[in-house]
Amino acid sequence: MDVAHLAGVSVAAVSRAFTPGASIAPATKQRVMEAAATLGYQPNVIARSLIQRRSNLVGLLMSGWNNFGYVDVLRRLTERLEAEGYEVILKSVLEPEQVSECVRQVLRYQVAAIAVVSEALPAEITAECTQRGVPVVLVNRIGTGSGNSSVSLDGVYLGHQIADFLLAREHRRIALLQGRADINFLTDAMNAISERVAAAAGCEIAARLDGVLGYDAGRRAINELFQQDQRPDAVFCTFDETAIGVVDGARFDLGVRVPEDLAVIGNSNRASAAWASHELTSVEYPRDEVIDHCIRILLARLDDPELEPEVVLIKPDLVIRSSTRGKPV
Amino acid sequence: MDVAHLAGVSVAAVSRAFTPGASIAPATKQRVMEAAATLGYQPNVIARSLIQRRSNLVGLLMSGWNNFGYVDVLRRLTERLEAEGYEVILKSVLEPEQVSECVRQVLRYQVAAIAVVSEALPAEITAECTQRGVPVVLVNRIGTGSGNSSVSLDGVYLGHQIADFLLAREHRRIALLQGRADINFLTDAMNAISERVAAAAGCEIAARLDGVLGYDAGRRAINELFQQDQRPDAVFCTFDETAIGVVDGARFDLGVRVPEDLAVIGNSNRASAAWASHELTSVEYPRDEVIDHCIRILLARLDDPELEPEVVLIKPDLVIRSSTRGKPV
DNA sequence: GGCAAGCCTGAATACGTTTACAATCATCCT
DNA sequence: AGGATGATTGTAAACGTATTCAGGCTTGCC
Repeated sequence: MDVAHLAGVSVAAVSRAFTPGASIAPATKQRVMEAAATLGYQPNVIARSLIQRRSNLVGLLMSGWNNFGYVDVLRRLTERLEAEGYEVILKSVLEPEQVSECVRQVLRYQVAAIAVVSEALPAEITAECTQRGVPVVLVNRIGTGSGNSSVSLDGVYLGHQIADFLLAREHRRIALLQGRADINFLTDAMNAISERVAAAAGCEIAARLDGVLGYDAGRRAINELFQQDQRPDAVFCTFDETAIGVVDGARFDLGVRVPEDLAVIGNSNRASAAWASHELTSVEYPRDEVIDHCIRILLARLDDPELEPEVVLIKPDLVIRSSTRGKPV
Repeated sequence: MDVAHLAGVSVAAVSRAFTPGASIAPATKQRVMEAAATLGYQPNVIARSLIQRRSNLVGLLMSGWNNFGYVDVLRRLTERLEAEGYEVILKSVLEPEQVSECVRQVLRYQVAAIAVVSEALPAEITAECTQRGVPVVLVNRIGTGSGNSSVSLDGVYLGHQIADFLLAREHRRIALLQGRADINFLTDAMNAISERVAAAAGCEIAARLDGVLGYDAGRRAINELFQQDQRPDAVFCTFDETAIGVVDGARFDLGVRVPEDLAVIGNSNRASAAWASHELTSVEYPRDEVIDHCIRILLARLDDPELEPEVVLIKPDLVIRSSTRGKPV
């Protein structure tokens, strides 16, 4: 190598100069560093990974980009991993069927670990990762029974929180607008709400729709519900944008007052939920906590590959604002 | 290698089996593939990169994550690069001073190209990339004179559009709220507005503030402007969130009507700008066009490293909604 | 049958590191 | 002085793949 030649040392010395804690004389190290600087040399991490049979890369598979404020999750996850000395290989998962192919792709880069946001993993892929000793963590998917670690929210708890909140305020006809059916903790939440509402005297689920995702969809949905005389007096949406669409639909299209005539609850507490124009009651999405668990789970398994999968369920809080009535009646 | 042994062939044959277009008999290829499948073998891209002296990785450096709807830029850029056979190595640039270090980090991975979103590059780093033949493209920074290709918006054009729009509607006291001073095309836009407004009889810039970024900041800013009797009759904000904060501040805190008493214009036309609650006039951020240019510039230079840097300036359109008065008077 | 022309294949080398091992050297102690 | 100790250093062998080269095989043609 040129640097070794210019510094008048062996390649091994160059390697040691760039390896923290290696046995090298300060003077030699400096000579190497100067030679490297004049030649614009950067160590080839690729070659290092090859011989160490493991890279400092972590595969990050993203799906459902626009949900839950995943930008922040992506950003923080990246920053935390960088702080731990890893680099992120980012992949966008377009279709659920592609997730296996994506995992295989990043495995080819000898990634040290894999994080999957908003997708589940087929069993055979989980097996391949396990066999190679590559730890995997799923975010916003529950890994129970799949052999994967996961960090998600407690859907049943969430459902009970919402049902109790609405029932305590004497709402009797509750509509549920779900965005994506494949986010299992949200389905859990929907079911939990349904059960508890059905058990309350005089209360019912006015409607339960799937595939209602985004502002326009929410606005359209509330219009349709009111046209069909299935008028609910409360709506829970699995995404804030949908909920805001519902509020605007009620106010601007139907002349229905929020929260007097219709209570609206969103989910994930995006920044826009706090805006004065909507003051949307929502469910806090504990991004920091989710990320902390992710990092902890991955690092622990990089340290000890034999650890069992860990399933974390976080209990989220309701953030109460004025799109719902103030006090329990 | 195990796979070669199981298939009863040489390692070279395995390599050829996984190299599209290589000279290998169909039967042999199939035997190799079957052996690979049973062993769960994936080719080691790291080793391939080593020998080919170039990886299929592209460094993607992100800054200002929450501005301009960069999520979509990040996502689409990733997807386009994947479609071209590249993988993305993502880095978060926390401070402008870190950008050099980030570039060096990704260079160690022998990246084929680098895209930098929302940061400029110091000259010496540009030189290092050029020397290595690694093409670079800056997004939302103008590369003129720096030796970098770049894709950005035409700030002067943008400024003139806005100034002309407001002046034609007889606004006379215009306030400018800038988020980050380091986005050079926005500074260009601000200057262009100032010039043109100053040149118009009876018109003036009522205020020009920097560091006003986000909903809360916008809401606070409009309150302060009105308290200090620097009342503007029109505000241009460099970010939609800020503009929405201004609208809400005007309506809910000051009782000022939008657009009758105060016209508000945002920038980058996020989804929330279209919501019925605000109907914010904004500047379209041409994401697809920006990304198309990025990809085109990088691919062209991967093909021919000798190409000169190219500076693209896109002229953005105004999206007119009801946070500004309808017709020119 | 003999020959040329292709197609496949394996052996060997290279890619830029890390690391075990051995060798060198200075230092210090007895 | 002589040996032991420890710090530094170089040598050489890996890591898993791509690729050149030469040789073996098949095929088709005269």
